[in-house]
Amino acid sequence: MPELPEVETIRRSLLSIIGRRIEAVEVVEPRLRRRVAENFASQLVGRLIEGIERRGKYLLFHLSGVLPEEERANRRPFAGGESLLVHLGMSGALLLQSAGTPRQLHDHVRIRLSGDVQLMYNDPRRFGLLRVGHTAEFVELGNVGPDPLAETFSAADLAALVRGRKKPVKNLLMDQRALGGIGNIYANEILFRAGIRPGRQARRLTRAEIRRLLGATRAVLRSAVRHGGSSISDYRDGSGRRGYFQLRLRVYGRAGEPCLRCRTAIRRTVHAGRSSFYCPKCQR
DNA sequence: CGCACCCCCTGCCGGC
DNA sequence: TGCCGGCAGGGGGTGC
Repeated sequence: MPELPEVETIRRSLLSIIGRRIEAVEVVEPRLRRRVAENFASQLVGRLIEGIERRGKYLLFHLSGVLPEEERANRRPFAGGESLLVHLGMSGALLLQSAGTPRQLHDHVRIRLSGDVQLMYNDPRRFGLLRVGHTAEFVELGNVGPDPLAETFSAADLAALVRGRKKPVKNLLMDQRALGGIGNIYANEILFRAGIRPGRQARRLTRAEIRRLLGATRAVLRSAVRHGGSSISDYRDGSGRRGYFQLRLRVYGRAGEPCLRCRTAIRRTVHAGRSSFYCPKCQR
């Protein structure tokens, strides 16, 4: 479910919990993609949430240290600190609720916060991940490449990623080590907007196509964030709100339907085991 | 390196 | 109505 725009929307919807203290943690179902650690709750209780950061499809909830007040005042937040790392997998949701909201099906972890609210982790398929540790030491984050929305990410950077890569450009877009945050929906939409077929060898892209690809990546992701992400089936942000970008999808899930630009039937193929959708006329 | 293929898990949809 | 196969936004592992 959640790609960069959805994760970013969730991050923004949870900013009100910054400054709150973690009062209690209840792990109902520890069997996620990785089993939730035995000491998960004890690592969290008593600490403050100092900030929420997104890296690719991961969320980091930066935690205050468990230090005496005067030492804490001298420490820069985020610098070498610890955090709660969350990945939502295919079906995960983080819901901000009033404290004591009754548990629903697939509510696996409840984090009760000061101010009578709670953060509920719900995940039907249980492909998500929750762990606490030193921010700099999460192995998962070592696989997350640069954020395509970062101002510092340039056409030259994209050209460097493309260089020498024989794999289809769609696989490159979805490779989290190359770029952080793009999944199957947005890879398809970006390539449609750029007019490039998903199966094109990355190294065969011309300079003009690379510029178009970067422009399309930014435009599609920004627009999706602006519309609160895509609610294909059950995605919700932290307040339970749906996104609306699914109404603006041009090719994803539209196999056999007419291209919105030229009416040619949209084709479906498979790259790296995931469905690709493209217009054979508009994309070359 | 690239990729085909498997796994993890539940839900939903279409066909029969 | 019910059962079954296929598919789904994720990542990770293996073997070629």
